[in-house]
Amino acid sequence: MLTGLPRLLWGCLFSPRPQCFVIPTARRELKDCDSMATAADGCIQFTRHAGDVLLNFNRLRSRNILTDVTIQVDGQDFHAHKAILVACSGFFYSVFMDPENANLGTISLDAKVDPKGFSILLDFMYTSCLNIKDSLVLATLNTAMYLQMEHVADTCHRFINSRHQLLNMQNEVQTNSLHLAEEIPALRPISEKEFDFKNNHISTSSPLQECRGYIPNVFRGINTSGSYHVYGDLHVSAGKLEISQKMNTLPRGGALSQKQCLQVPNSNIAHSESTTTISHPISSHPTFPTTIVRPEGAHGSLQGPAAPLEEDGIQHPQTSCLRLSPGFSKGVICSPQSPLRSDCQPNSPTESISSRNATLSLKHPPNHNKDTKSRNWKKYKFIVMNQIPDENEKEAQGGSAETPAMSPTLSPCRSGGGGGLSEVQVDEGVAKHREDTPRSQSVNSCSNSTCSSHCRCSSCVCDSPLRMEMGHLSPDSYGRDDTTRLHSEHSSSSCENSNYFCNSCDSKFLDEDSLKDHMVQVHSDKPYKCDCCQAAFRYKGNLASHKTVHTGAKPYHCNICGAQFNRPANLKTHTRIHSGEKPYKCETCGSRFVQVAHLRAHVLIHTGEKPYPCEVCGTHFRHLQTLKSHMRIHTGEKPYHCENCDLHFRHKSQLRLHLRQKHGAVTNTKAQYRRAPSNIATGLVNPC
DNA sequence: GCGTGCTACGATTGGTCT
DNA sequence: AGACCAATCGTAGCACGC
Repeated sequence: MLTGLPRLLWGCLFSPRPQCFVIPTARRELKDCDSMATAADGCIQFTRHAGDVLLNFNRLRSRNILTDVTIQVDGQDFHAHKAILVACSGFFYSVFMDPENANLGTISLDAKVDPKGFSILLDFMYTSCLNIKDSLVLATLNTAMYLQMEHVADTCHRFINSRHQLLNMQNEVQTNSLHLAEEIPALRPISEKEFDFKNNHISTSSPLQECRGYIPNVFRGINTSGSYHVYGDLHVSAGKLEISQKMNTLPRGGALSQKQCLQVPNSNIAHSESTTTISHPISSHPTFPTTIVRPEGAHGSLQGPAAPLEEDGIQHPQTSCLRLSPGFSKGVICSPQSPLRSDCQPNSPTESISSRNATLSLKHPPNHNKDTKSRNWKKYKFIVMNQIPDENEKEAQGGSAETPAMSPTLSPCRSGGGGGLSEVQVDEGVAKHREDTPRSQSVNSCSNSTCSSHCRCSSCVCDSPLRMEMGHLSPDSYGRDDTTRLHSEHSSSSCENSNYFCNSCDSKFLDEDSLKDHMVQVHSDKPYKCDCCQAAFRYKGNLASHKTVHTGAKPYHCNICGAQFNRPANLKTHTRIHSGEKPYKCETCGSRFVQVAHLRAHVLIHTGEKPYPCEVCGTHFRHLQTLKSHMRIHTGEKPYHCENCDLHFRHKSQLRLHLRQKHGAVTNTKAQYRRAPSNIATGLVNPC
């Protein structure tokens, strides 16, 4: 409750703007001049509340009010609110969430952290606007990596790619190249060899890819087998260091060598009397330490200049944006994934991959089955956590160049595709050049050396379905129909009915299916085929395992319940039912599970993710089975039939309930199943 | 070549909410 | 009653180490 002077001061300070709100029951959206509200059941939604809160925080910061921590960077003091830092940075999250550091008033970052880069990021935290400057973009990038703000790092990387591609394109058209190069000194030194034209990134040292090399794709909240997986290795190659030095835009040599980042001492926290040095989870190497100055008497330092702010020190965080330095026609562009998935919006602290990683690296030694499981988690994250990545996100992830290959306008070989250029508004002249460039020209300019399985037709180039057959693309990575259509159109016009070619033996085929059959039969990398079902396997052992399923042999028996299994691994999993062993623990709620897949499904509850959308009505579901069941609403299917009263039900649980309530049926329970699954499976009476 | 672990997926079940 | 949620269990493809 604010009364009197404090209330007046509050009003003077914040000048709250009128909010729009929504009354869900009325199902009517009210909007003011610049905001849009969406209805949310059960609440009145103030659409600008979040932005205004951040604005107010920024005003507080500009006046040094209620700031509770001072970050010292190369002699400069930056005052901030821990809550903001924690909410935006995995690094600060890891620091302040440690109870030992909760009361820290001053943190001194390593001297190699560029204060200008930090200032930019601090401003971003408070404004949602990232002020990228050519001369500071690498400093910003490295600082973002240091602070574990990978979304910002990605954005910086795209910015770099965009600028470099802009430069290249301008060189191609030989217009204004010198002028642009002068404006982009940071990019000029990159040679063409260093730049991957296919993916439009710096091939040898892409910051994004390097970042993704170290960014742990651990699914938060998961603790498998009681062990932690630490991926705190900053992976900035020596090549990038070299480039950075060439660019001369990393004045403090913030880039890290690959060797420096891999091994972290077991003891990541070393306490001294007055200072605590915490090995940064990313930059855990001697040259990039973080020194935390523990409070000595006074809590925090309030002297020193506040971080520079625009106009009254305030920049309203209403929209996530990039503020670009000269060289782009538009000073402010929307973040590539704005507004639905802004690059400038971090994960929540608890969701932050890097913060999670940071916490782990602070507390646990790093060597825990790192490679294998990290790959697995990455794979999982890609599949589950990014079920429907938007195009921008796909492109931003480097390998995305595969996807647009199926579209004439999105070919990775096109000039201007695949990288950041398509995501930002570039100079009109350059854009026009891109538009005017004939597709054939841009396609044929493909210099992708990895595209070895091109269709022999020169016009197909990267768009050949052969790429899929040879493993360049999986069928799931793009629309197969589009591919077929594209090639068919092309074939009719340019290939003189040449149909489909086998890149290995020059055989010709009339259609894609024939070619596929040929590839599987003749050139398959899975030479071991099942005699019964023609299933192909790469390894002979897997074929043998497969054959045990058509034989039906289940030689592995559970000693407790008699259940039979076809392989020992499955029996081992089964025995956990009896032993009660549940090695996979949810770190959020403590629930434990027998299989890690169960844990993954469970964790979705905490993340709120519902990766299975209904294509008909758009409803999202957390479990595939739920989606399938839901689809029956649209199909009208009611497959479960009560033979007693001729009623049909859409869900089996409904039928079971009906049978119990109306017909007195007794169904097996989980408890019974736990005692004797084999008996239930065979219909025998449970001896228990 | 074999054994093993990891993983995705399907099926099932009981429960809750509207 | 209908719809959905979450947990549980089994199956089998895949990849890798020995």
